[in-house]
Amino acid sequence: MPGPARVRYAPSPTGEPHVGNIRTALFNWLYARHTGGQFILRIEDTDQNRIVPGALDSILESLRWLGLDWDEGPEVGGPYGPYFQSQRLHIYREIADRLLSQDSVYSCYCSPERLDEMRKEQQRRKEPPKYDGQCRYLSEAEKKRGVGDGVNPVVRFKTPLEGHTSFYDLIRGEITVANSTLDDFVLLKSDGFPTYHLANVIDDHLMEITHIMRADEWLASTPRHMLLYRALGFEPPVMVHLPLILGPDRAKLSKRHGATSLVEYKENGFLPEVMINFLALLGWSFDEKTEIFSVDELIEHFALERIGKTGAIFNHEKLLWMNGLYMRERLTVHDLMGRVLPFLEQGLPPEVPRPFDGAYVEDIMALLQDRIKLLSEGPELTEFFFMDDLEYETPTLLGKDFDRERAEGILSLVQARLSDIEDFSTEALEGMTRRMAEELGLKTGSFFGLLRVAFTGRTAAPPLFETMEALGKERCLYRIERSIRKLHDG
RNA sequence: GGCGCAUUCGUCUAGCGGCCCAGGACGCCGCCCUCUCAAGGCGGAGAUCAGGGGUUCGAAUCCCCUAUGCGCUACCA
Repeated sequence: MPGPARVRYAPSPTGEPHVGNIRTALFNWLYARHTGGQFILRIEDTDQNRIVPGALDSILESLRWLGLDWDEGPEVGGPYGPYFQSQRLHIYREIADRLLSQDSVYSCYCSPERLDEMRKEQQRRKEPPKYDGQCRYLSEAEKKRGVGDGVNPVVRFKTPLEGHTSFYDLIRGEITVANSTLDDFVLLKSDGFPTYHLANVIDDHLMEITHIMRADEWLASTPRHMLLYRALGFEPPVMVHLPLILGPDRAKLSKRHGATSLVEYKENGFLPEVMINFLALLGWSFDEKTEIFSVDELIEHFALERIGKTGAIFNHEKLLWMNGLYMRERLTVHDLMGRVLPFLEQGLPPEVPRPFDGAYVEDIMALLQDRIKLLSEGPELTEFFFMDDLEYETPTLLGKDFDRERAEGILSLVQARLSDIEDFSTEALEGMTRRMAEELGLKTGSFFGLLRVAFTGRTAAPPLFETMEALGKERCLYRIERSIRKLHDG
């Protein structure tokens, strides 16, 4: 087993985290737990313009919902803090000064307008858009003038003009780019905040991160980071670039693709352990057949070597299947009830009295377990258990096999027999009704169908006798009485 | 445009030179079970392993080229 790793999840608080971000968090967390290392949460709030109020909360909430606990970071602190980059500005400033004194960087006074124009011109000429390095060669006098104009400069890195930069990525292997394809990227913005490149390299080093596990979209900027590590004299961590999660159009998954925020999955009634299981399988696999894993099993088996390299489309159908599977095979009836209850509170009509009868709800859950795929389906699937007066049309009750008179006669007989029996168990009920079917010369299909509508108001419901037992004698008699009246009164 | 990365059933994937005329899962279709709906069981269709060249006795697996897709190319991360 590999030694204890220090890994980090470093989101920026720009919105609700989507499944792609969270998959990255999950892989980092799994690796930390697998190796007995630390999982660090660092907030990359270096772009003042893009910070969204509440985003931090939804990040923390998402992680907590999944049970991805962090060893260092917001709320828990840690020996390498602060864990908000906006509180580490002095560190970046100091290191930038050091780079300045060793002539690795320079101040750039170019206006956004000039840069913009330059890029447009380059694009027009079909050239790669790159900073042209104008300020790299400023004389002392020109620098003074730049300062004198009151322009707040940015600090740019002096990318070597020649040579190549290589690094080894655990997933991709050796990667080499010519330095000439890189430009003098910005390290410190004019507002004094660092860019991702600077802050990341510094923090990962200072926080003693051993493995950088991040999405593949960062692969292209990694050579810049390697240049920085070298200039700073830092040893770079192990690089692990994770395959992207794609939308149905094979483009990088984004809000554009609809429900992608983890919070939405929670609200839609997915189980957190299902999200973990499913997300783990997006880009990672264990063997040729196993795909249902408990969190502990994932921690035990998770290995960097088994991370794939191709982007994966998020398959909602399979997620839904897995959610149903967990509910019927991995949850006890009692556990299921605990999960569904909040959705019932919220979704059942207001006329259903609260609080619900716990024993009754648990009986219902047993019948729901094989049928529910989303917790949010709870109210719709069980509503008829809670409503005294069912709403259904007479033709629904009659179906294809009965006319009013016949149905009324049958139901009256059932009513009479039902009020007589003591034992209201599934078995007794079934025995009784089957005997009746024979007695009346009815096919069980049509007879039970009639009763089903009378008791549930629906043509599709859980098994009839279990349903009757759960409802109990009193409710059943009330419902059958109503169905008879309905036929009688028209 | 430049640079980088990738390419196995519709989708997620297994496969790291012979066990593969390619295995599993979701979805789809059929049958069985059955009081409806589910669940479950069984079976089926579905991938000339992007295409073309090599290397090798032998390639999905190694090498080269092409095509396609994606990512990056900001004082965003």
